[in-house]
Amino acid sequence: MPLKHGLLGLLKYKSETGYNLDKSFKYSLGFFWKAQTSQIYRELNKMEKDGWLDSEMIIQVGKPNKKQYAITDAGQEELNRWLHNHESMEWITLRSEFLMKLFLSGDKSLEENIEYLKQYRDTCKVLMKGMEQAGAIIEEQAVALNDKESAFYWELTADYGFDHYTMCLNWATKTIKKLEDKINEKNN
Amino acid sequence: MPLKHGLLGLLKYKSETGYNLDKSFKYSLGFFWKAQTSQIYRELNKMEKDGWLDSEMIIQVGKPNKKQYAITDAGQEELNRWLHNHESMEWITLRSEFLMKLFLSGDKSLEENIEYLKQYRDTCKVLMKGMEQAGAIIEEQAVALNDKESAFYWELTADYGFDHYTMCLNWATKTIKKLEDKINEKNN
DNA sequence: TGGGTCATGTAACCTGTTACATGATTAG
DNA sequence: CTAATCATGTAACAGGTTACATGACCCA
Repeated sequence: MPLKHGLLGLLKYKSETGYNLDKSFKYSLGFFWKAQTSQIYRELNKMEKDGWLDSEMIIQVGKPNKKQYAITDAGQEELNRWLHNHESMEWITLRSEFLMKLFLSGDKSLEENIEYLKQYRDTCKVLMKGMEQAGAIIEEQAVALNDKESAFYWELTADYGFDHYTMCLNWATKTIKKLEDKINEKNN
Repeated sequence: MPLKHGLLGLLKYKSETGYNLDKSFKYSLGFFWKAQTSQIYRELNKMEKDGWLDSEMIIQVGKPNKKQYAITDAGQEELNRWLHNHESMEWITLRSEFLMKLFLSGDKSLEENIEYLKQYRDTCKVLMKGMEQAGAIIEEQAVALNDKESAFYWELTADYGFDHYTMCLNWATKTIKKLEDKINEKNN
């Protein structure tokens, strides 16, 4: 259950409200694990019931009250257990509706498939550019939280993201060429 | 709901039983979408209720009876709708427990993280080798089903798989070097 | 006066995972 | 005799998605 452990990981740095956790999550772990706001609230609830978190109500004036979560000893233990024990399935990451559709696209026209791949390629380009800028954001955070050691690992994951989208872009480019060649063959 | 559409896609080639669909799925679409056997049976049930499939009981002697599914016109329509309409989220494929763990590994020793990355690297190597052989299997299937046009797209997805695992392998190799350099720096 | 931010969620539904159950046939 | 293959699932639970609800404050 990686979402829970991701939240534990964030709470280890600093106690936080669900609202803020949701935002931090989206700008950090969210790059390789998506979660809805409502799901985060639900998981926090469950984790408190299971004794991984404590919460404290903070009364505010002029603003809605907020509920701040802190990690407990049991939560720390659980986080460490997860960090140090690896299960066989966590490596396998390929899960793609895009590839599934392409696999089943033999009946579509070459032109339509080229269009599809071009959309994919453009999306990859945007995501790759985003990853290029991740380095600067990580630097900022490293200074703000004064944790250079962690930031080193954040950068490694950002590198992965960059390499990933670069690979996708290259694959898409060469694949589009293959389809275009097929059209040319037909016309000659 | 890509699993349903994947099953529709397989049933378009040939009517099949849940048992056989489960096996075909695991050797084709399963490379980029995992599904449990029990889930496949459940989805087939739902799809029949929704009118996307018809089923026929085939009585056998000496073997359990089997239930053969065939795609209906409504199912065909739904498959085409899915194939031709693209939604923004289907591109974003990155979802990785491995990266999440690495992101949160700042408190672990360099040695332990190197060990973790080496395990990852070795897994990637195995999966990459598997993708190299996919070409031959696809060729076989293309002949068996006499559908060269579809096989072309199957190969494109296998190429993606190969490129993906190659990229992961390269990233892991360079990342392990980075960590090893860090250890050497400390010792000097 | 309308939209954004702050801050919380609930309810319903869909999808994915795990564990279990049955029972015959066939190959080693 | 044992394990694999054939062939079907159910039940319970966990995790993910979508839609909806509330209400004040601040800025343009």
